[in-house]
Amino acid sequence: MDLKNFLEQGFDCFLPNLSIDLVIIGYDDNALKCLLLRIGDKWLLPGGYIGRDESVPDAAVRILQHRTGIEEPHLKFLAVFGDSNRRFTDEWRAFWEKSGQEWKEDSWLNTRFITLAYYSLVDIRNIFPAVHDFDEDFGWFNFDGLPDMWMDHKSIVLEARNRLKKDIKQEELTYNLLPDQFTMPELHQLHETILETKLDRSRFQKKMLSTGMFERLPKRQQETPGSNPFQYSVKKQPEKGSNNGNE
Amino acid sequence: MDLKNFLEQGFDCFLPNLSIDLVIIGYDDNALKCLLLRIGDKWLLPGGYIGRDESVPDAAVRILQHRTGIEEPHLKFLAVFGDSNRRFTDEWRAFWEKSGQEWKEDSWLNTRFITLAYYSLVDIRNIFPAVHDFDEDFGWFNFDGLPDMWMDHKSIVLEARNRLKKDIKQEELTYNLLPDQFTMPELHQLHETILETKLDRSRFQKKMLSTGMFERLPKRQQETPGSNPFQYSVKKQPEKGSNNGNE
DNA sequence: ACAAAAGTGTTCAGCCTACACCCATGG
DNA sequence: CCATGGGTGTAGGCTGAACACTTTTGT
Repeated sequence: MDLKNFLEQGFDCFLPNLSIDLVIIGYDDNALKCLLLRIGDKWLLPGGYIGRDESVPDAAVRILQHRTGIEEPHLKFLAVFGDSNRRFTDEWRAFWEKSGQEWKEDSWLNTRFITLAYYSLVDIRNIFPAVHDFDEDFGWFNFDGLPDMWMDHKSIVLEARNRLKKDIKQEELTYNLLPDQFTMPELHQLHETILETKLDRSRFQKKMLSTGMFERLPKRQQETPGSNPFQYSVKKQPEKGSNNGNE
Repeated sequence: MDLKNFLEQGFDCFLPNLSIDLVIIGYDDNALKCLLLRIGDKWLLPGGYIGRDESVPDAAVRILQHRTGIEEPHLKFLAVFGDSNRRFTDEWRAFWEKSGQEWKEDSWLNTRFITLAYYSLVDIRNIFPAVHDFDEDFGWFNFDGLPDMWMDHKSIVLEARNRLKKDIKQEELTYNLLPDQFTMPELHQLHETILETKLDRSRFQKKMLSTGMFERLPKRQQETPGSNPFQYSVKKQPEKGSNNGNE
């Protein structure tokens, strides 16, 4: 969809005053990263709108797939952000004028938006974001090095960061951040990174293996000195009726 | 607001396609109860819409206070319900025709609605719902004896029931269901009801007291044989910055 | 041979569990 | 004085924490 169409027809296609924003989290170089887009000189979350005949989870999945291309996305509801004066007037006007298009103050874009925020854990090495639609750039950012962002988007990101720390203690979902095959030391390092704390190696390994969700594979060939670690993959378990993250 | 005004001016006052529904949960007679309203011959959740200049949490609190009158409401976000065909055409038409008003098929009410569901725990003995606006009746229902309800409202209620069971294991919030002063046996019974299981009396009491959140008060005067239980109240703790349940 | 990395075992403390016991009170 | 109900103590088992030990492999 080009800019002109988007501005003119968006109101007919999408539910008004509502948006979806995604906090897409990856893991690389021993750090958690968040995928952001740049429009103008500030950054924002990948997001979109809800088709008038589209369910909310469907819209979230569509937006995520559009950005990342992955087929079986992990997606979980994060929170509603609904401040009464939540609108992007300045940001949109600057962008529109810079792109040489006519900006209309009475556009559907220039209204208050309540956003439904989701977060998603992805294997950063297996997705290849690209510049789409309006965004001029994309990038993976460390959570402690976030750039200037639109409106409250930074607080959405930080909310997701906190949520991840909470969720990891109860649910097994961190493997979404790793490739299909990974080693226990890698999983261990990931948990330490998420929780921002040291975890006992021995206990961690026993705990993980005792869940029975991991399958041991042949050892990895590696070059570093020391023992070769086993590889593991997540056991395929019977579908438990995914709710597309609308939890 | 009377019916005519509501139908004619609702679109101007409220954000379109969005509603808020509240699962208001109380506890009485050793059972959890849910507050429902009747419109027509089916029941629905107390709910409302979001003012165009009102934040989402503010709207939720306003609706809750309007229904229950309590000043310091406990309120927690539950989930988004956003099916693509979620509209109340039949229910509204039936109600409008029955009430002798003209029903307009192109009304803002006759569109798809995404609802933001919250749940609230209340002291059932201290709130006095009344018939408001359109509802013809209200009632407290056991979760295993829910009546016929509008659309997906029953699934919202059941989602809240599950959520409560999950939350109670981590957070201390059940005292919202009890009067200001309560005994340990009462709190114990409440937890057994919520979790639908037996809990060891001794361990429960020690666990509760070890949290340090309860203050022991003089014993209650009672008529039944046996020892008089102590009364407890929740210690007033310094405000931790309430987020109005938008979590 | 040694250092580094991975995997496993051992011990101790703390918590959960189940039950037993004591105390208070009304009939 | 006994039945009933509330409050507390105690022995056993399980789990988590900290650390030690063994194995593997590159240098």
